[in-house]
Amino acid sequence: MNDFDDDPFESFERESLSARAMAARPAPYLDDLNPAQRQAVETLDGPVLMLAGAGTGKTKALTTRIAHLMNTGRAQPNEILAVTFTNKAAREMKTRVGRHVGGVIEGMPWLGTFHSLCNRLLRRHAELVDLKSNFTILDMDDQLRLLKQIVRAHNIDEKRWPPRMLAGIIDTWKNRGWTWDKLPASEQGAFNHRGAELYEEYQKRLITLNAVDFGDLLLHVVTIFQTYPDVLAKYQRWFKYILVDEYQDTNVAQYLWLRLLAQGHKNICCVGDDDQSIYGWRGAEVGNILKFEKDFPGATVIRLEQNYRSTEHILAAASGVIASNADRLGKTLWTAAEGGEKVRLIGHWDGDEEARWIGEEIESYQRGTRGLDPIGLNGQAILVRASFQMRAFEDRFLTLGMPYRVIGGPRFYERLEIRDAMAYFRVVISEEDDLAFERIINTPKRGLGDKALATINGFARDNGVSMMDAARTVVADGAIKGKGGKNLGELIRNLDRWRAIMAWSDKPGPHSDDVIDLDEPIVARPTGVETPLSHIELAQMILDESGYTAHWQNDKTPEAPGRLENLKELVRALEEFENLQGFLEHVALVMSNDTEDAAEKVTIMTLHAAKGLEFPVIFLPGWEDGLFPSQRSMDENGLKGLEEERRLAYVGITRAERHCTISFVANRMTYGQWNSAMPSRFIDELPAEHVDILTPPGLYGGGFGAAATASPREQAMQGSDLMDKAAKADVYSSPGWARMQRNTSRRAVRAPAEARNMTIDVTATPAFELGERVFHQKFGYGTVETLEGDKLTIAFEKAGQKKVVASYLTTADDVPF
DNA sequence: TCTACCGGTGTTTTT
DNA sequence: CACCGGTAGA
Repeated sequence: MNDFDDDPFESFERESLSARAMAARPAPYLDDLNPAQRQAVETLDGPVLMLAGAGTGKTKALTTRIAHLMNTGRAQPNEILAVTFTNKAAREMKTRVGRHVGGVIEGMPWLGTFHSLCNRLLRRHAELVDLKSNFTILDMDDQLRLLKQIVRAHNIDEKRWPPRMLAGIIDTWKNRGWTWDKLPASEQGAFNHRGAELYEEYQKRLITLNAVDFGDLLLHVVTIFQTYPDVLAKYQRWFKYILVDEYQDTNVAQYLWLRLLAQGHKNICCVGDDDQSIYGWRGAEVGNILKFEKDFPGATVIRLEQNYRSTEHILAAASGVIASNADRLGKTLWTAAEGGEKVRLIGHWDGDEEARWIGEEIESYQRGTRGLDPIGLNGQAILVRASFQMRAFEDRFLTLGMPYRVIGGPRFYERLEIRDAMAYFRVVISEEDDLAFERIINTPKRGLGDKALATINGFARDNGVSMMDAARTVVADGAIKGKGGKNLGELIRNLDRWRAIMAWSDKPGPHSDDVIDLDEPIVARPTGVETPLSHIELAQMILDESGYTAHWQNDKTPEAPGRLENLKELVRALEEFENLQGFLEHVALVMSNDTEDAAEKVTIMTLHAAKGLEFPVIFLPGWEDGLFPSQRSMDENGLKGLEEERRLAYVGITRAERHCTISFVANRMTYGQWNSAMPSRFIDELPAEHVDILTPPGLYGGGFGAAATASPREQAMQGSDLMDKAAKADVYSSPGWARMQRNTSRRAVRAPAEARNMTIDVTATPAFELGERVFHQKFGYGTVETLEGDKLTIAFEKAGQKKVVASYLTTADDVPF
């Protein structure tokens, strides 16, 4: 079939000499480890489950283990399969292994994400699932476009049954390892009973397009392993040791993949933390880690419990929160570090004030006030639940002139112009890529509209050829007349020419590989080119001659210059790759967002993106019920969803080394509307003895959420029983605490006239009445419609019906002006 | 064929 | 509020 099958171990035999030489080396790195870590490194044979809490030196154990495998001569770098969840983690692991081994060994070819590893495997065995090795990886945009076409073709009402939903369903199926022909009967009802049928059609369409989506990368490889035992057996032998990072985040398909590969020797080491499983919505199965010992009998379970990252207060606060979760494997994290600052908690009036306050805090950490060492902006991060929260911070920081970086925002390659440019590359690489062809056929405008497209599509479908092929014929037949026809003819000639130039110039072929080279066909020199073009020159040629560059040059909109700049950036980015194909793969598989720049900047990112990172200073804004925990998560997944949110809170707090500040807001703008919010229920779960409640400063005599001065009750509360509701309510003055009274009291709490500026005495104020006319700072006048504890539904005269917390209401005649 | 408006819609999280 | 898709008119 290919040289891999003939002699898969050639490179291994050659290198094992050096390995034997290295086996004699001492292992000083072992002395740096604590006993648990050391056990994790030295237990090389058989299944191992490393339960590694946050900040317990998991990566250190993992990388040392890899180094140890090599150093003891157990395996060559290319015989170790190491899977990470993100590209960033893969990169870091490579670097750190290299540090241990001292650069003697070249990079590990089989260290990467599930998706990048499967990509390589699938390129090699593509033909086994009826693909060609230069298949395209569709991103979500393409995927959706394709599904939309299919849904439309079936005359399904897109409003009732959005393609987006189908995409989600298919994704779930793939995560569970279900190919269309093995879809369980229980799923037949999905998507109005059409799901299964559409899934099949979608997959068949992908094959004809010579394309895969993200889920396919894994699923196809699993299928290959299951269908071709000989192929599987070779990889089982090839990969002597398997390591898996973030095992709690694996889905069923990934689990199957791993189990198939590990079945031979069972040398599999999985590292994870059930408390940090935050990707359930994406198909991750915490169950995988929970049943590891059952899947791999005789497994050694090692717990890393000493935390080296955070102060005791931060650790205790995080532990307090996560303790509310059931179904944990259970770890007891501890730290040798004593003292430090408590977790700080503060409430604000609205998101803008929250952003303003955090901005000031960041500056003060930067300066080193409060007797603290200065902490630079690189050491500070803001972790949000949802990306729309970032905006308030960006706005604020822009006015402050404070440098910041956003991780996980819109990605470079998702931009319109980048996707257009890449679509050109895709068509040049693969004529079958109808999706890309469709995208570029009238970009820039060539006078080809729906009618022309329908003609081409019709011909393609009738004759079973690609759209490009169809277009070629249709133009030759003169079926598309006028300017459009002429332009289309030119486009096709260009595409063919570029493709010929690439075939001739691109000696390394479509995909280079560390282990196996693909045979390359010999190509004749196309006319009109004297010397081979680099892929960079070719890309430039494509963009220029297609008229795409000119298109933006002629564009008068303010974005145009930026887009041209991005195109230049795109061409520049090509330099790091051998060819266009390699570049496209990179773009599809790699978060291109993690630009490493050294400048001092505050980091703004989502909690999800923050997993695995650490900062001296962490801000956790937006702890409001409905936002965090997210309403949707709770609605869709009930208690499971809530627990995942709680783990997210745990992940957030445990990112902090020295300072952690949690905040919430009384009013948040959502959907362009102000809504009053209640503090997150997770705030109730913070152990009071590890929390400092802050009073917002400012001209208003202290804002929402705190007593201006420490009252006796506040002080009493500091050391008091957490369940002392009245005391808590007094100190926090917050609806969140008051919420707990909901079940005990049917009376709503009445707030003082200036809710924003005053401390509320929960116990002393009488309730509102149904039908009472009230005033709200933000929403204006309204009438009480329902009462539920401290929560009231108010029909506002201007703002409409809203649920509001009593503390923000006054009787209409109390209005302070 | 294209562009300009309108109305409905939706917001976690991402390899 | 912001984006999208659909529609009407040039």
